[in-house]
Amino acid sequence: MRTSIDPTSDRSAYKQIADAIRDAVSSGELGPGAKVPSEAELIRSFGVAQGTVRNALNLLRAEGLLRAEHGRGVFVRDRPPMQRKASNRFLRSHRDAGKAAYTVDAEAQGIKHEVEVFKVGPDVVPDEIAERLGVPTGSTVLVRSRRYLHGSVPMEIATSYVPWSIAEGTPIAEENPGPGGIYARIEDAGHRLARFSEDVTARMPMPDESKALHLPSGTPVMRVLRTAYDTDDMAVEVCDTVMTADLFVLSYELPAD
Amino acid sequence: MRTSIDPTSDRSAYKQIADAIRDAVSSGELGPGAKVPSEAELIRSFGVAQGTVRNALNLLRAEGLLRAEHGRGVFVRDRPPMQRKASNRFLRSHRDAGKAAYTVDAEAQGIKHEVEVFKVGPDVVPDEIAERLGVPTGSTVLVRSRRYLHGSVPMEIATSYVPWSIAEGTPIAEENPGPGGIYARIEDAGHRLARFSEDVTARMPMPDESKALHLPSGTPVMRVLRTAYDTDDMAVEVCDTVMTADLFVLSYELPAD
DNA sequence: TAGTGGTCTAGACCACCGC
DNA sequence: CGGTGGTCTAGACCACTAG
Repeated sequence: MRTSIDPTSDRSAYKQIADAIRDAVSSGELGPGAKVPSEAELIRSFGVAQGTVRNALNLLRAEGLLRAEHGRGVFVRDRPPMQRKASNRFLRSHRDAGKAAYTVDAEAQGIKHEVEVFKVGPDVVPDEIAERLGVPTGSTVLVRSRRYLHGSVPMEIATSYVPWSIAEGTPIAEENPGPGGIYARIEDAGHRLARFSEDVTARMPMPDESKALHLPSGTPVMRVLRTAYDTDDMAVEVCDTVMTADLFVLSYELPAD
Repeated sequence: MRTSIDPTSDRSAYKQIADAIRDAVSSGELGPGAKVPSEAELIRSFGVAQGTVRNALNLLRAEGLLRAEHGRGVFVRDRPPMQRKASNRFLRSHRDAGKAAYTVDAEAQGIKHEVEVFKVGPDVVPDEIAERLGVPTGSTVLVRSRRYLHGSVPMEIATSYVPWSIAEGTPIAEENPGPGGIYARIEDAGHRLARFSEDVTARMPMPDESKALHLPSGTPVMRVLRTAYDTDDMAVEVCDTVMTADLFVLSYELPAD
């Protein structure tokens, strides 16, 4: 790894240090999980103050390249194996087999998962959801909020909204809706599902999401806002999912005509 | 806006300052585009050193909440209107009408765009692409690399890979492939397109992407890796697209059975 | 030129980790 | 306990923007 700064360069010292570390990572000199030289070492080898070294390390952490562990050191992030979310995970055949959507993907990859329910019950619908659900703003919907974990690693937080007129008094409003998940129960309630629409965006996490997903800094989230429509083209559910971006790849199949 | 620090709190001073600013934004006290108090003002009102104020501002910039302009001030980021990418943008009917995929989405929203071609020509295939394209690693493919802009705002960079055996001597290898884009020319070459597969991921940008897309810090990118298959289920093209996350929403329609 | 953010230093103290 | 990262200060100088 380079250990000198070019004072004639118009690139600032901390960026030059960041470049040197970044190069060491991409050249393989520092592999995934490897320990980056300590601040003290970098101070010595580059001959700069602590603040300058910290600026460099902070930059690389914001890029998602490094991860710091207080008292242990700074390490090269190792990308975890990604979980695939296939676009066929809502097929009726899976529901008929008693599998909820998350289960379909997780099982396909031999991954065990746990679900942690935050809340299941009626509440006022958020404006953004009301619009998609086609219900009046301020009306009541069933809210199902939960978190999915893989072992102790939080993978995603998901909140479903179902019109109260559909959910009231059905297993949809129960904590455990039974085999096939709530989509199976929505069909039991007489709404045969016809199609789903997913809107995918990505952004940096809100502070609360950062906490709930145990996100290291420099990790964005993907957000999937899914609307389920029945055969009458009525929106029967909206699901708002926020997931750790570097744990998932969303996979979609598109027809050519 | 709060202007005091609770010294008894175990939350560090710079995080408390960041909280105060974040709260002022979410309460509407600081609207989109509003100027955040200058460093000097924050130093005075909170009674801390410059480094502490900078830590707070850097945190909020990494979150994508603020944007700094050297010599002018720090401002609340205003989210630009998003461009929608619909999953029907590859339909043959659009191609028959002479429209390339990017054009379909942009026109649907009344957006003018420019295309800047970086390179069109044969090159060695990257390993990751070779795998998807089903060609030997190290073999030659046609590489089409370009950038899409909306006015002076770079929206996405896209690189297409087509097996050289398909592209050689055809308009696919020309800078301007003609109406309907290269998909129309691939069909002209006898490969009728059957389906597309898109893998969506999100991450923080690489330094070169950051430059090419004029990304402010704290803005992630979405990456779409799309493979086009013909009716013989042969991969005929892979397109690697990296786009500014906060400029797009990817929209997909999924059937229920 | 005054005000702004950007960089850097030298030094201090704290909190966490592992031996 | 020594080594690590995390926070903070006080002060300096630079680079950019706008009047």
